[in-house]
Amino acid sequence: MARPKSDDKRNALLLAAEQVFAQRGLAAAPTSAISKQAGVAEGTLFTYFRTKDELVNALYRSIKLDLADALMSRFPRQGPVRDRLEYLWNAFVDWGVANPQRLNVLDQLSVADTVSDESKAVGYEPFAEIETLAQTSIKTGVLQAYPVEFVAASMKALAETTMAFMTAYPAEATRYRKVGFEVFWNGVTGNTKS
Amino acid sequence: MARPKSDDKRNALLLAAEQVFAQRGLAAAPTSAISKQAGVAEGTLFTYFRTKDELVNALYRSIKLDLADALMSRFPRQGPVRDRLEYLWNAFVDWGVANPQRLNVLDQLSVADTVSDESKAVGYEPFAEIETLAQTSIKTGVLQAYPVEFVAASMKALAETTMAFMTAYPAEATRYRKVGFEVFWNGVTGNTKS
Amino acid sequence: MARPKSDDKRNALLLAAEQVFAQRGLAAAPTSAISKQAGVAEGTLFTYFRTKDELVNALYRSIKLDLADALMSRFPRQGPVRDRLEYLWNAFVDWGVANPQRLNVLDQLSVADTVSDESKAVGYEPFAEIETLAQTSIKTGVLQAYPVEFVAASMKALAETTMAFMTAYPAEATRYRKVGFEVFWNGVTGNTKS
Amino acid sequence: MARPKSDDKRNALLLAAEQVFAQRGLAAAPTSAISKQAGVAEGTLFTYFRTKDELVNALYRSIKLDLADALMSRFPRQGPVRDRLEYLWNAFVDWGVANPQRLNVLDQLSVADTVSDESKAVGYEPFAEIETLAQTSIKTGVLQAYPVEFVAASMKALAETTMAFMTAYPAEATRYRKVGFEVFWNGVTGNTKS
DNA sequence: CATGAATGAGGGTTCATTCAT
DNA sequence: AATGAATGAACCCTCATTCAT
Repeated sequence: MARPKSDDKRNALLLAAEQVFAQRGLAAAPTSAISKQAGVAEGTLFTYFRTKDELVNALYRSIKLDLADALMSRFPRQGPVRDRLEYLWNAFVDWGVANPQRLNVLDQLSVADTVSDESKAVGYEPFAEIETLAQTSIKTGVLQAYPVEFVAASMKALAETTMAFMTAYPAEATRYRKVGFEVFWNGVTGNTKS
Repeated sequence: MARPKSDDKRNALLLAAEQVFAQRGLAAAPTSAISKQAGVAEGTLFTYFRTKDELVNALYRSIKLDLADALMSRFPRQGPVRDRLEYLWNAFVDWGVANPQRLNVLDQLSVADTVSDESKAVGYEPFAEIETLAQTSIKTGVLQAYPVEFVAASMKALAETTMAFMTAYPAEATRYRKVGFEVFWNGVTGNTKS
Repeated sequence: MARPKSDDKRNALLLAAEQVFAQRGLAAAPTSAISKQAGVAEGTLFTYFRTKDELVNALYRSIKLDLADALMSRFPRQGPVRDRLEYLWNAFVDWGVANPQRLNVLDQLSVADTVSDESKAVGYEPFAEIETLAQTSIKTGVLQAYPVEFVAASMKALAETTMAFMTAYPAEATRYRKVGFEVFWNGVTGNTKS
Repeated sequence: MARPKSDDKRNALLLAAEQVFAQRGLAAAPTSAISKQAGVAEGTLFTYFRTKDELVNALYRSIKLDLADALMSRFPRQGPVRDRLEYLWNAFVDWGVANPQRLNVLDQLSVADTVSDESKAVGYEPFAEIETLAQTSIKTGVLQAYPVEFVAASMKALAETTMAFMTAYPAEATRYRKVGFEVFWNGVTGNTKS
């Protein structure tokens, strides 16, 4: 069987990797520190992930999946585009604020060259539906005729900026969440109404 | 005096570091590869930079200075806010597209924990004027009453997104540059005119 | 458990260190030479001793323990003071002559600043009984009323001098052993009888 | 000309080496630290001493010469053996207490394998006269019929022990100096009179 | 499957020595 | 002669990975 015996251990290792990467930085994180944090022997890590790279890639996918779940599991399939986009925005931003460590690691991994293109593709997959939504919305004329990918990327970029501010100034978190979305919405609709 | 320390060699090392970091990632870049790329002996690197960390910080500052020069040296001190911001936008984005390697490394360094807070402060300094501009603009009501830092961060985030698209689709670079700025401008002004 | 840490290997490393230190001097002894001499990989040394310093200290303690054993394991708890001191003298001197390398390294380590005060304290412990003996002997008036520590130090100094001569002139070893003790005994008792 | 320009610099380097060796230990003393302490450039050291080893050997000889001067310059060529030996004893011991750093370095050098046999021979030369004295004394029956070298070595060993105690307990220095000599004299004469 | 000792290729850095200035 | 930058071989130690237990 391909799946090793204990999913618990695999998850423990992924979680440990996340913690260690967040604490010490992706670069300076030895596998020994990860296995220790996970409470398993050094060698055990390599029965769950053949190499450190594989672990890193698995973690990337896992975080992306988790984020996708946060965004999509309760995503409203009906209603005005603005509301649905704002739902996405809030879900994204709330996830990031609730999991600052995970967000931090995701940022590190997004720049790291150890994450393969394949992993990036796989990690993107669940977000395809969002793109579809945006595409539809544009076709109905609600959004400006900007390239869809560009709108999505802008949303992501602004959302991550927003998260950084929410984390830095927790007292103003709610305000930043709203303001951030306004900037995005105004930007891509060219509409003054908020 | 004996052989004086040569600026050429120092710059060669900084450039080499940039190249090696871009190629292999900040983490996996041995100093030996850097000195080799710079055409000096391994030990020579350490007469110019006491440690690898010091080299990394010097490179960060150097890139920031270069960027500041690109943005600020011809920056118009007069004229409509929109024009001046668009000037900044174009300068930034053009710099990034012209120096993708340098931008890439700057992104890596901005997340790296080896870059000290002091370096970040020093690197930020030349950009203070931009903040002043934004601040003034907000007071005069041209921009929405968003926190200045947030506007700056949003601009940066959207600009980097824009650069990625310009690099990916060079044929449409000019259009993306314009579109990106529109999104930013609409976003922070809430204005529909482009 | 996995492969347990082997005492054999630990001892092999200590012995190898002793040999390499004796041959090349404490200063110029690379850990690589030690592990090679011990027949293990370079990294293995560091699973038994976290640092080179730790190895040096362990070796110091080990030699001291060995010496203490040589002196004390058959030490006569009864009998005339002179006989008991002579026993100590002979045991010390015989040990040194039998283990010239070990003695040499001990001398090097005794001056080295890498040997911690703690190690020196631990290494001294087993010799405390000797001090007690001397103390008692002095109280009974057999030895002159010199400070105990001073008597002990003098004995050690003369013994090491003696060893050097025994090693240098093996044919006269027995005679030097006797003469050395006489000098010491006469010195601290001020007595002409031998 | 063989002799370099400045004897001052040569001496400064020797003194600097002594200080640095005393402070950091012979092993961990880079030539750069020595030249810095001497106030000359790194390369200058090598115009006065071709290699570090040569400097070490020169320092050894220099210290030995200094010590010999302290012992022999006012050494009484006449008088009872005991007085003359006591003069030597006091001169040696006073020198050591007055120059603890120099003594310390001498001890380090005496064990170091970088000091050549030739240097040791040269360093011993000025002390030959002492040997002659001892030799004569033995022939006249004042000293026991021990090998001369052995007596000399014993004297040295006891004197160094004494110095250690004088340095450790300065308040009792005078007493230790006297006691130490007694032990030595009694030892080698077998005489109870002090 | 789990364990952790064993491995050895690198990594950053030091340093004696050389040599251009 | 004096300087100190340049050199590159070592050095100590880390760490991903293997493998005996």
